[in-house]
Amino acid sequence: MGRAPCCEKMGLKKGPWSPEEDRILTNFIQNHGHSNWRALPKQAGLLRCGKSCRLRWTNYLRPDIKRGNFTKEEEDAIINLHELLGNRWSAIAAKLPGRTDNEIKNVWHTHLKKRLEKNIIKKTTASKSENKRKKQIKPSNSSSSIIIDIANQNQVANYSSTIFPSSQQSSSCEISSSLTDHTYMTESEYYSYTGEDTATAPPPIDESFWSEVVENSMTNSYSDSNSNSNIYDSEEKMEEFPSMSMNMVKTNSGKRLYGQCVVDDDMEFWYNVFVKAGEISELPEF
DNA sequence: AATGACAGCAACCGCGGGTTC
DNA sequence: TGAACCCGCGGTTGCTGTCAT
Repeated sequence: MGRAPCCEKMGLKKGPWSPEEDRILTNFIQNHGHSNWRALPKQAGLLRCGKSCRLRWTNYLRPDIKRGNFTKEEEDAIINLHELLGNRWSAIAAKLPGRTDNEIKNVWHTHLKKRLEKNIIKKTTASKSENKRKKQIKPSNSSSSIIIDIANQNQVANYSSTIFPSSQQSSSCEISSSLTDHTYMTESEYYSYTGEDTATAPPPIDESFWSEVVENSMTNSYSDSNSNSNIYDSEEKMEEFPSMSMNMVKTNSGKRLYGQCVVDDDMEFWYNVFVKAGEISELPEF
């Protein structure tokens, strides 16, 4: 079926709105509402198409629109929501009172995307240099796949959602910043480090143990919003950042852990994250 | 002072989903 | 049932202001 043009091309004004047009549109909507955008410009006496009127109203003239620069909190929220929702600007805008989808989209493209890209480059560089350092201390004959976080084994309990971080937290997508804070050792290196003899020391811990610990910690600690851990959402990104994949563990339930990153295969996981975080009372449908 | 590059933002465009008839 | 219509969304464009040369 052919689509009717959104407006008659002839005789309708385009481009920036004049103050007089703004005044007419505002007055009309305040007096009559906007039940029918298509008919509105004709009724209001505007030489604009309905679409243009709707856009002008929703993005600029609406009285509840918040003007001015975005706060740090708002920017963080956008980043985190974008991580979850992708380019669903209207859904993101719905979580930020007074901000429009168009405004958020613009801010994303002009500020936040660049900021994240910078952070990614910074963190990738940091990870690479750290990996280089680790390679130098790692025995060449080590073949164990066990990864032990000796810097802070309790740290695994601090996995948390970055979706709604505290206002002090820097922007997300700081790819596994914890990589620089932890030393991962092989089984033999661990015994060497602790001074324990492999003969007297407790038997090596099964790989699944760590997976389960981390997995349980994940499900128990999403409400903790002070961690710098990160959640990555695709294996392509892991290919993009190979330094992260060295710490990958696949859990029994199919969750993939990258250092302190966790990736899940289904949306139920994300739903649980937000429900447990208690930050979103309702989620948009996917 | 002139001008080119770049950033920011308002507005446009096309598409798809939902509703009505 | 499907055509016609309307609305909202997301990608893109282009104008304007600012900064660097």
